[in-house]
Amino acid sequence: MKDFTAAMKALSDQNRVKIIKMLQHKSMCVCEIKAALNLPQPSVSKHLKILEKAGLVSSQKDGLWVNYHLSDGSRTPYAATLLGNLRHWLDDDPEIAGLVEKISFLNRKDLCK
Amino acid sequence: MKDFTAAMKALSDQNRVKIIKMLQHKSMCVCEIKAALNLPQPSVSKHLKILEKAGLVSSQKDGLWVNYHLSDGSRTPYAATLLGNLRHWLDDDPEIAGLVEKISFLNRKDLCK
DNA sequence: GCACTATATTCCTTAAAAAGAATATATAAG
DNA sequence: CTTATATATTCTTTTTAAGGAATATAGTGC
Repeated sequence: MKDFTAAMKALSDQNRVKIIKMLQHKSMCVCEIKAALNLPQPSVSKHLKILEKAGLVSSQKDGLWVNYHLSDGSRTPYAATLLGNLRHWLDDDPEIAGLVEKISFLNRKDLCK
Repeated sequence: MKDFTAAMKALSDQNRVKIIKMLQHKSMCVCEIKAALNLPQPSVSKHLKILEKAGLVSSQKDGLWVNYHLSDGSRTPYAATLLGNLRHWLDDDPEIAGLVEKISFLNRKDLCK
């Protein structure tokens, strides 16, 4: 039950949903997400931690960067199914569509000074 | 987006999830839910309102009682899909299983004095 | 070693949700 | 019309989550 409600709570925040939708297109480091959402870096880290605990995203260190990507869903069946549903959901949401367009132009080398 | 996060938030509370799982077995009035969950009546009404706004449950007046039942999902696709998923999810959760057993013995006539 | 950068964590403040008590509405029965 | 019952609503308090600033950790390059 806790696994289920944790997944639901993780996805009840718009910024976290946006992160999931962006990660569907490419894995991103914290500073890319920060740039895309215009949020302070600590906020992004905290949102990512909540998503990670819910089994929705995973991370991989690459030197100084930490790349976040969608989880394979092996942690909980809820996360797996929700990630599946979110593949098509919200694609035509204007805010989401705008973000997806935006991140295609983002370049990590320009973001991280 | 708001529809989606509202549905998620509605299901991020354990009591509300319990209500959904009980309503899978029979439609219930407020005082039955109150008895099953051992919650004060205003809390139950408020939880039900949140579930209703999220498109997860609907209500029907029957004299003095208000019967709540699972929504048909026509309000939002998110509610419809989540209700579908929840059909099998959490069935083996001990707390849920206990509740389902409990409500089979509940009788409205004994509850509402 | 030192300086620099990306990310994480902590602490504090603010906003939002839940719990609780009291009251209001509405329907039924006498 | 009064009483009683089921549910809803309001208001207040408490808890929980989010935002923000500052700091800590951990790599990288010199």
